[in-house]
Amino acid sequence: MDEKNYCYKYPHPAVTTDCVIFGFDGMRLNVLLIERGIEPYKGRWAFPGGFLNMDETAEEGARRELKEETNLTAEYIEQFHTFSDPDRDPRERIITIAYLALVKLQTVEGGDDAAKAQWFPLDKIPQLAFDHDLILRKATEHLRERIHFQPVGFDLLPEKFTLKQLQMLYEAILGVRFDRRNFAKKMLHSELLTQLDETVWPTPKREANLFSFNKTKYDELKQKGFRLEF
Amino acid sequence: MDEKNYCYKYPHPAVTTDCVIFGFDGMRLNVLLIERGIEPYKGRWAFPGGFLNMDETAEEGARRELKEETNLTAEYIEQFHTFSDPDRDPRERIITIAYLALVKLQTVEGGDDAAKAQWFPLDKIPQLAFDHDLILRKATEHLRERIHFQPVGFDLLPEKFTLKQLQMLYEAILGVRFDRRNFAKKMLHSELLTQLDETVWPTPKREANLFSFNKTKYDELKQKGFRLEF
DNA sequence: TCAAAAGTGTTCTCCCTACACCCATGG
DNA sequence: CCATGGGTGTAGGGAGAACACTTTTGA
Repeated sequence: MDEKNYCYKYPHPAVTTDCVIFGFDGMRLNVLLIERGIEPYKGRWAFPGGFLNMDETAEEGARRELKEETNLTAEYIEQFHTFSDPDRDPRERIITIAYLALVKLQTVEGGDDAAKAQWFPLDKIPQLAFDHDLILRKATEHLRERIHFQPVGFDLLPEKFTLKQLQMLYEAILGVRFDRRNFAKKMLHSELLTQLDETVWPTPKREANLFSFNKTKYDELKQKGFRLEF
Repeated sequence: MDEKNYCYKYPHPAVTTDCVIFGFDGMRLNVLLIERGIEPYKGRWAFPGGFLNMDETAEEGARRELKEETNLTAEYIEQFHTFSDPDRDPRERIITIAYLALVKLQTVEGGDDAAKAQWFPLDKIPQLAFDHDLILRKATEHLRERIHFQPVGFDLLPEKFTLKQLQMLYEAILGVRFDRRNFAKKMLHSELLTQLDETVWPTPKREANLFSFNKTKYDELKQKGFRLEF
């Protein structure tokens, strides 16, 4: 049972995938962490992930682990960096291919493996296992850069959202504040939004228009080559 | 001699690094390729690269291979994607961590291993080994995105260059044409250039001012958060 | 004297920015 | 009636885009 049946002429590192999963709660960016049930780093929080199967691509592996450990479906998934420090895992040399995933946060959480999964706001991250703090830093940087070229923000929002929600998301990702009126003007002018006939009462004060993301228009604009600046 | 001494409980993929090396010849972007001397794909062209040692990070491995196979020193090196298709190498499962390197093209070529190395303009790339055509496509895309945030172009030029050279480089990378006057105005206004007292005769027609990249100013501006748009 | 390359300035337009008022509602 | 949040318009400034003339030199 402890046999080692896979032999090579030269040493091979192990390869895993890890998923940094972002969700937006309406106010802040959150990441989904899983409490490790086994050593090393038992009891610490870590990103969902695991060993890559020999017959799957890294992205397939990342999606599989995401599904197995959190039961979430990602709106968006993208490889962003591979971490290869020889000592990043105490067991053996493990290289991890890290993915960034965006999900609509209201979808349920909780994985098949009964592992404890929990959302943490970005400014209240507990101590993480392995080099996952480094991975998180790289992931947030990457997300920040991404949003300049691609309207990834919409993957973090529900299908229907208010301008205020959209603005708070952009502010959370970029760490800046926008003028309410200018933000609305720019967004509406971009034609990426479809104004719906529906409204909601986000506060007890006054109803607000709902919008949805116009993917058709986005694909059309992307074809022509455009950038949404912030 | 054919023994397999490195054994694991679970199968492990092999891991390599590959370097897509860009150089600029004054007119066009070029990439450095090496002719493979062994099977598989013997005789085809490929990026320099090789197996990762167990005690080095991927970036160290990439730099080592770069040095061994081409004897070049990169001005800039950055990991951009990891390729993991299970069938991308016919020998065994090999995952490759790919790097983008920028060098000043006039530095000599030719590696230690006596392998044939040669610059190819981007529009005259021969048939490549493995999935290296895919890797090249990803690399050029990445370079194009990078240049929006970072003045990486300067790493591709000699220390002293003319505005015309700089413009041709940007045009080559982005695949667009700029108005000569507007390009000069924007570049000079950015304060990233230092005008030197020297001039050259790039053509037999008239002398041109030489410039150098003002790295101090760049770091200063980056601190304050700025973007050079194109 | 002509062709080719380098240097330079102006105008127009558009977008981003700063900023203020009105409306609807619940307490 | 007032506090809160949502919706909308305008004036000013700055940067990019379009565009032309002059100078230098070799042929």
